[in-house]
Amino acid sequence: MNAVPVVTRFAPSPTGELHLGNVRTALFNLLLARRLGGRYVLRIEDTDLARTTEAHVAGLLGDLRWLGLAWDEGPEAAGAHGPYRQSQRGDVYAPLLRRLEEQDLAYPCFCTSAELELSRRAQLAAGRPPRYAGTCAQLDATARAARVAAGARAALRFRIPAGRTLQFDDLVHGPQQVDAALIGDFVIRREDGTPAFFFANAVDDSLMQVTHVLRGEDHLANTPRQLLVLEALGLRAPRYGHLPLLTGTDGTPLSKRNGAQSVRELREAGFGAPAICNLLFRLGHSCADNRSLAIEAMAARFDPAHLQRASAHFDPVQLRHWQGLWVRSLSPEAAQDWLAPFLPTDVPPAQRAAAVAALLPNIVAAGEVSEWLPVVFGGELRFEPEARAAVERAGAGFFRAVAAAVTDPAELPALRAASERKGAEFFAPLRAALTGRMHGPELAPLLKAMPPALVRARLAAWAG
RNA sequence: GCUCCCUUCGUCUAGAGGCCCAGGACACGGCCCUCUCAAGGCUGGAACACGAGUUCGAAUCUCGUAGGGAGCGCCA
Repeated sequence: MNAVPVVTRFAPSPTGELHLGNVRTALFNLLLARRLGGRYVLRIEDTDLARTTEAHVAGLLGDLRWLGLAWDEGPEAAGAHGPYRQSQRGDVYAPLLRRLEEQDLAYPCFCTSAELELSRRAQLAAGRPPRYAGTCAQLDATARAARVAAGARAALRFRIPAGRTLQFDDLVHGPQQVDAALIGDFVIRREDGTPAFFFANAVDDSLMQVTHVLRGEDHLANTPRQLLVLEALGLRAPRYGHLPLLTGTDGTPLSKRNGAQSVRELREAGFGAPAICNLLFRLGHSCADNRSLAIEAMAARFDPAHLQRASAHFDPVQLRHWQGLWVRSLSPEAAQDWLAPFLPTDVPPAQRAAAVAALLPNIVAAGEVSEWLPVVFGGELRFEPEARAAVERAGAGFFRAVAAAVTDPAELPALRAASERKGAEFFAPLRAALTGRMHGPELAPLLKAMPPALVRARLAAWAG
């Protein structure tokens, strides 16, 4: 029935580090493409020359790849509709802009930002929407020529047609209707010649054959502008779906203040890409399956009908949950790779493996291993008061008896039996002496990971 | 100010007129398991923003109120 192949896209602006809100948008577009058997395009919207940096572009691509959200078409994966960076698409935009101007569907605007700001303030003060006043809308050719001759530079403004009502069917919000009279003429080419968002974004989607766009709800009210631009150019518009915004735990937009971290920060803290994606998959989208899912499994369960309309709180506690599921699913080898950056480098492989095996069940974020490093590899133990008390209660005799044989964890049960102590009475002081704490990983694997000399020294310290 | 969007347990959500005195997950409490913690199993408390209407019947439809958010940029 629908012969047009599905194409979705993610079109970030490389003006900062990748944040969770953007990641979710990318994820959903990728999932939608996979679900519908289509392609997923990445386009870099770097028209804001001042704020775009190459470091941000590189970071963006790296973060997306690390997350497992690779694109079918885009930078470093060229397809038929490139280039995929708006800064390189000037030749694509120029004729379209010229056409709009020639047909008087757009006009040069000589207003300065100071004038515009003044006008905006005046309208706001008068209790009216701050729209472009139309100062340059009726300038004739002579007047324009005079301004240009006088050295004035112009932006290009799109002329809103009179008496239009725009209708579109939003993928998540359903039918929408907007009176075009409510929209002011807007800039489609800046004074410096770069294309503005409403224009470039809409045009590129169409030119790149994008059929479905999932994007932030902040774009909902502006969608009619893009529809108008595409209509004027005779280009086909994609279907838009506006995702509810992601907020922090306090309900305000995600920011450093409410615990939002960039992808880079999360990665460096040892969070896994699957944990991040699984959480995001359920923020604004419902899924009956509570297991940690791979991208393909998410795609199979992704359904635009299950998209939420209300904004969602990002909760670090829930991130920990998905992280825990992921960590527990790790193979021994994968766990070692994951923890490697957080472990000392000068440790024999066998001991490393033993340490990871012992600590893994008690670790959620990778950074948490650091507090166990002194325990396992040697170093000053910080005794909890309770642990000290437990050790002292057990007495020197206990440690003398136990010191001889503990190097072989397999003998722990026999030793315990010989000590004629109940489980807790035997293990608690042992654990306390070895780790300085009352809680932690199981003792047998812990002992396997600790150098025998370290074990002996820690027990001997209490043997009198 | 104007326009638009939104509103189910603390949080993420199920729910598209009777299946719901509202189900699941996270978090929290209890119990079990267990050398402790974690994990796991069982279990408990916890929500339809408010008010009118429509209907035999409303979390679900309509209107209004309140609250939250977004847009109105030569940012994207």
